[in-house]
Amino acid sequence: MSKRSYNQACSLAFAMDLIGERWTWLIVRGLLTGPKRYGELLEQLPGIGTNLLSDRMKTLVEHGIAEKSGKGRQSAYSLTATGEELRSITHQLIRWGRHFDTAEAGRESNGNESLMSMPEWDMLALEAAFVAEKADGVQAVMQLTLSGFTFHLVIRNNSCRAICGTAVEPDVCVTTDSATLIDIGGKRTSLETAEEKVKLKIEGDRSVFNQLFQLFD
Amino acid sequence: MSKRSYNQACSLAFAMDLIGERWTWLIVRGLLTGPKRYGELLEQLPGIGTNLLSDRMKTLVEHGIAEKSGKGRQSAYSLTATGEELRSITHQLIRWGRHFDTAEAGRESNGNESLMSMPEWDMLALEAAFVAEKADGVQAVMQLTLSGFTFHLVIRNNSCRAICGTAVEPDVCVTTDSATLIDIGGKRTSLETAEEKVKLKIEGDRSVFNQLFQLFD
DNA sequence: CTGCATCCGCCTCGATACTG
DNA sequence: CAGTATCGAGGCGGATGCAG
Repeated sequence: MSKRSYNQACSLAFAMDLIGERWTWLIVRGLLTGPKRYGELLEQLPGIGTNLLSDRMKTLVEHGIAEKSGKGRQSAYSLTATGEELRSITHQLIRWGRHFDTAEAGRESNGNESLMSMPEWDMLALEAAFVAEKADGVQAVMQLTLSGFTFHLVIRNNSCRAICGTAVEPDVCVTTDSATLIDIGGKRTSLETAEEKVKLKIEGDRSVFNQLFQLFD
Repeated sequence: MSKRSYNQACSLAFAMDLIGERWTWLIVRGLLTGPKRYGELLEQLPGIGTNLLSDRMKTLVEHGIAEKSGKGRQSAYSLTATGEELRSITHQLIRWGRHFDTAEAGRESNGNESLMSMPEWDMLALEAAFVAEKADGVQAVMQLTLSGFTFHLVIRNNSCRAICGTAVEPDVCVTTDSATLIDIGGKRTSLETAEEKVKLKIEGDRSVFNQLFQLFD
């Protein structure tokens, strides 16, 4: 009954009252890659209770962070303008979180761990890794297929936006998997090595790819 | 024994595993205004259990976000470089949280609520409200005293940093209280009205104050 | 079949008491 | 002052049930 609140006259406390609860920011992560149905959100949140997701969605809608599009069977949740404002903050938090993924990857290689992984999370990781300052005048569309999941990056006006599904006219298409992408991003594998091992395939304008590749870190 | 983790190969999940737990980001908020002793942190976190603060500090230290300076009686916690990286993110989150403080203020005016308030939180709120783009060439120090608590803002190089204690050579000194400051920031009270009601006092270079006042929103 | 509501065991949290 | 120990209450996680 009683929502647990910090009860502090502080904007940070207000923010944490809403998105600081367990799972909530990861729900927002799901919505940042496009509108999602209830069940689709569940898939991205292994371990969450169905009642908890329901509760969280209620408070997100109630506070104008998310909204329901359809009414009946085809209903889906999407972010409001206020919710969308969390995108850049989330990008920075993802960049900050990278301080720790090497440690976690180490834990993983210790063999005691099987972290779940989803291509949609890489969409946001790529948005976060995009360095806007390097992209002056660059305008291109790159389509990615990770472990069978396809999306594309739209790069223009010094911004990068990842969108689910295939692109209409991609300049270049890349096929690989999450692990390889992360290894390349973490400089543990070179692009060339990945291609040799047939872990990564590039189709389309290769020069565009090389240019775009430089825009991420 | 078992830390509750999302167990996801996602940098956002890594971040939330660390600072997404209850109270943790507010602990960081405390450290963002300077090193703090254990008891000082407790004061800023009404309702937290002492064991919980202890646990949180352990994980923050363990993951290189905070560190202990002294050993015995005079020990204090401060942020590491990794922890300090949360400053700008926290600023943005504070700005985002302002979407909701009007609603909460409304709840407050409904009379059913007494939100706790601390001047140190206003320090960060001011840092967050600072608009770097407006501050080209501005270099000044403004000392604030809110309800008896004194700190000062150092503005230079398009940045604003709030520091506890009195300033050495402040250009202007302001004396007021949190509520008045927030009302002025929220445009509910004008500067002139506040001065007339003797809720706010300005000493020193008034033109500097007027200039600096424009840098915040 | 999707979108939840209900129920229950468990673990975290919050408060108090206690120790170096 | 800086934590540790303990314990009741409640949010969380998982399974199940039900309605549109």
